[in-house]
Amino acid sequence: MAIPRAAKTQRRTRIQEEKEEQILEAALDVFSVSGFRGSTIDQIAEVAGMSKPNLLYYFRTKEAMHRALIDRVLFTWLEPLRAFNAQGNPESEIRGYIRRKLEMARDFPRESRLFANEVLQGAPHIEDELKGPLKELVDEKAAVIRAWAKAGKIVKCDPYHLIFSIWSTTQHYADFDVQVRAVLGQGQSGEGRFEDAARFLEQLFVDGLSVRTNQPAS
Amino acid sequence: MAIPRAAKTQRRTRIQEEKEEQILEAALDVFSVSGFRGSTIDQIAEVAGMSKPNLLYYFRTKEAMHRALIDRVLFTWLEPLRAFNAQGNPESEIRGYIRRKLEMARDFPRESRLFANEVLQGAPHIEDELKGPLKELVDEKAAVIRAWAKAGKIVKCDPYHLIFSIWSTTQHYADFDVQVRAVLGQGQSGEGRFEDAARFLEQLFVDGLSVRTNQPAS
DNA sequence: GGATAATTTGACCGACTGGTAAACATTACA
DNA sequence: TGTAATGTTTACCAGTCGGTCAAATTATCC
Repeated sequence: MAIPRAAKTQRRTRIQEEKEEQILEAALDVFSVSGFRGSTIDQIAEVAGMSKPNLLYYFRTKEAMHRALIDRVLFTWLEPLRAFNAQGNPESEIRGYIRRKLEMARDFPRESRLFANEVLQGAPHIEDELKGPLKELVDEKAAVIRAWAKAGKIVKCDPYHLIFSIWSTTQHYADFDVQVRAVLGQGQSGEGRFEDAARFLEQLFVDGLSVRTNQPAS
Repeated sequence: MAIPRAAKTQRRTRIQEEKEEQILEAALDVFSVSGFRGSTIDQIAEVAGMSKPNLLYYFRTKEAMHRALIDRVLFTWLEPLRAFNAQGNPESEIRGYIRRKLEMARDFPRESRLFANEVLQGAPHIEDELKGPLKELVDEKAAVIRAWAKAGKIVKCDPYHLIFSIWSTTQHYADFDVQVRAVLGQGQSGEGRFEDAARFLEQLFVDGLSVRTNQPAS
């Protein structure tokens, strides 16, 4: 008799490892495009190349699949913000943060859209994560930024809205990819747009945040 | 015998006017939260306070409802960009654009989310609008910005990515509202966050785009 | 190789989906 | 006021939804 995966005390078998991986990969494909409500187990099963009951053997409900996916992706997703270093130089820290976030938008667009879909639809499944771990991390980094501003290393500004603006500008290239491509047209459709975006955003934020003092004329 | 609305040649009756309005209002509520696939006619019918077949009397399919909604909202949504004036002063034009976009995010968050959902899910219903009217409008305004840069009125930068960054930062407050609230916490949950955002964003973009020359020390 | 546990699937269920048919109710207008 | 057009609803349909079940198949270990 089959043992539902939650009940077992022993280690996961090789097959379990592989299949769960396969399923979550397919689930990411589907959920990231259609959101939770708009996705069906059948779609995921087809992408995963296995039967629906087989999926439900590894994850008892659609919700469990979604949950597992969110849990797995959330930690990685916050990595760039976590790497934000209080001891570092403000300009290079902000530059680095923008660059890392843009790289993630380029390399993991599905993950970005998964969260975007979820938050857009009212975050019914991740409210706790937003109000808990996420808020704490942002509070911590906001304090760092505020200290920099107080020390005159960057211009005085609201650190929360600064973080929001870095999130939104960078994730835009993953979440609104179709729109970006449509507006840029065929020519700029290669990966070059990420380099252009990086150049623009680094300039915007560095110049926009540096303290204005006597500078050589441009 | 009932005449499906598309077939009639005469003017719309008062009832048609009212009911279609009512339905689109409800449809906006539902589509903006769950996207096209995730929304059901039953949900819309319940919000609209009428029976499902009654909705289908006015709009023959779910798709027609969505289409009508998009068409109605798109024009309004592009208004701020259209108002962008080549003859104006660059700083005040950019400031004004940010302010207007933020006001729309505050006053019409459902409209913003409707588009966000649609684009996020690959824009299957509005691809033509993106590649056509939207691209043309952006191209036109990008040329204006490029001319400003060439004339030394603002710093040299990629006008497309500038527009993207204004879109993303402002719409963020509508589309990711739950997340913004969660991170800001209870205290900042009032409408004050829009004023804070406006202050931050205007500062960021104005300072980030102004040409660096000798300035008084801060 | 055989017993046992783990994995996979086809058939199925009740609820819901987008949409239809036709009867019924209401309105506009002569 | 009558009647034809317009508007509304109940009952329904075929297909899909998330999920179950039991039987069949495969891997594991002695």
